[in-house]
Amino acid sequence: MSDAPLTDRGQVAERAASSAAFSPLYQQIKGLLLQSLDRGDWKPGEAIPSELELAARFQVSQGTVRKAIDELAAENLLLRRQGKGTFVATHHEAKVRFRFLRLTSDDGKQAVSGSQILGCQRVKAPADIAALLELRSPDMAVNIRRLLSFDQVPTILDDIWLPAAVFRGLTAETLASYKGPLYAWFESEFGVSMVRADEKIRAVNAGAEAAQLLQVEPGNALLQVERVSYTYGDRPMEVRRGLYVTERFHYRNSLN
Amino acid sequence: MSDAPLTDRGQVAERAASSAAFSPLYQQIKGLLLQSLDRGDWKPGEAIPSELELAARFQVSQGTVRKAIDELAAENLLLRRQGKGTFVATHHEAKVRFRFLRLTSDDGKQAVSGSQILGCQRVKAPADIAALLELRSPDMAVNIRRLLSFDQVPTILDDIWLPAAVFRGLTAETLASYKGPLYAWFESEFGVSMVRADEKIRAVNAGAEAAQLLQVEPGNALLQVERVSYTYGDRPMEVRRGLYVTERFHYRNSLN
DNA sequence: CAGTGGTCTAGACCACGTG
DNA sequence: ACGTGGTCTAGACCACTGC
Repeated sequence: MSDAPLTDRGQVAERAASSAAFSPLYQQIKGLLLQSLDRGDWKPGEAIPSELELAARFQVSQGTVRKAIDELAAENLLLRRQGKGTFVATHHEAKVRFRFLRLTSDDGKQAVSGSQILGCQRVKAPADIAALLELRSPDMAVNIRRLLSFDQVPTILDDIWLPAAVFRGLTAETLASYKGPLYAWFESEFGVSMVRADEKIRAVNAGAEAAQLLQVEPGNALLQVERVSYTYGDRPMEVRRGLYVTERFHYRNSLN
Repeated sequence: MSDAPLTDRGQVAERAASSAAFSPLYQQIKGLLLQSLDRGDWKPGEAIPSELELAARFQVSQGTVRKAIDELAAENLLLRRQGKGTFVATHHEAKVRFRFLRLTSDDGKQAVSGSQILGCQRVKAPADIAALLELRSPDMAVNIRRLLSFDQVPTILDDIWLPAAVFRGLTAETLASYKGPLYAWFESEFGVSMVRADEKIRAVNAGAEAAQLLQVEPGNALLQVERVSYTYGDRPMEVRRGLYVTERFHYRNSLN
């Protein structure tokens, strides 16, 4: 079977080694690559095997592998670099950060100047959080509250929920000792790669506590962003509720 | 030159008929297709010539045309339909609307129930609007104000600015007589296809006038969305400032 | 049935990065 | 010089649409 002439192979399916569904060959290859990414065969930042090697491994042409990789690159799971290879996307890069941090200074230039941890504890997941994280009701969750400042000005108040079963060893101490983007930390410390997120945005009036922490008047309009982040395979791994001060900052978006 | 054997053609450039820069052949083809779209050679909703015909016309292989079309389809300028052909994207479709209307009911189901025109006049473009529309300061602009309702509830207050030179014949009357999405009307009536938009989002407290029109308390938090929409060639064609009531609706976004 | 886009292959050559 | 991804071609066949 696997030695049949290539030109009149007739049906496409069942060439690739393992499982995978029907559909185009390159989709099956894409599925296999996704499995490898999910399993951690190749770590974030590392190069995956070359197109020719993958083609040999899967017994398909380079063009077919190429199309599979093209799609994964378009989804920002892989990163192609001509002459060097194809790499697993990582949050340990400036570029990637701005895909997930959409709040921008009105005058263009800024950077996070500080992150203050307000709290970090393991609690039984509330019903709404459990539903979003696809947990069973009695499961535990890690709840982090923090305050981000831009140019020393408190700007983002985050309330973050994570499945405790996955984020073992996450404590206030280990968290406080880490500097840099949370998602980069999740990646290297817990093997969780955030790949995609959905956000729901509203405007709300600041309550007493938020107003105090963000140093605005109670009742001031704040941007509320509820985010659910997903790893490979669309598995939700984080729920984040943020309150943004949008006096000198705005949430930028592009509609294509 | 144009009859040289294809296999050792050596350099890529200068094969396609007219101008276009260097770079890959398929990028040049893409440029030519964009010109045709911009010129209106093919109208929104119409089919463009088949891949084979375009390949013959440009003296390249079908694969090269294919790659050019792939990119245009990825940018939502073209729409491929297997077995039928490739079509110019149009706002006269349900799908496309939701690319630009990101406000969604919390319970998923809703539709615009009404659009009330509050004003429509030609005025000298204010400096900030002129800058965004890339007009010279003395140029005229059309200013439309309208109120959109969802399920009979006033929800969006829009302040829209258009370059008057392009939107000739746009009056309160012609505007009022049209039902349906504005962008669909712009397309068929003024030959302006909106292809892309950038948005800046903030939370603001409702002023007296907005509060009255949107039937909320003054000071209530509203979502403010400032949008600049572009046609082919990244030419800005609309500035829109919207105030959204986000009590039972939210702005949805996906981060990839 | 003919025509369209969709998939797959094989092979040549280019452009880039590194040793 | 070599290996990587990037471009281009040519040709076969599949899948869908509509006459």
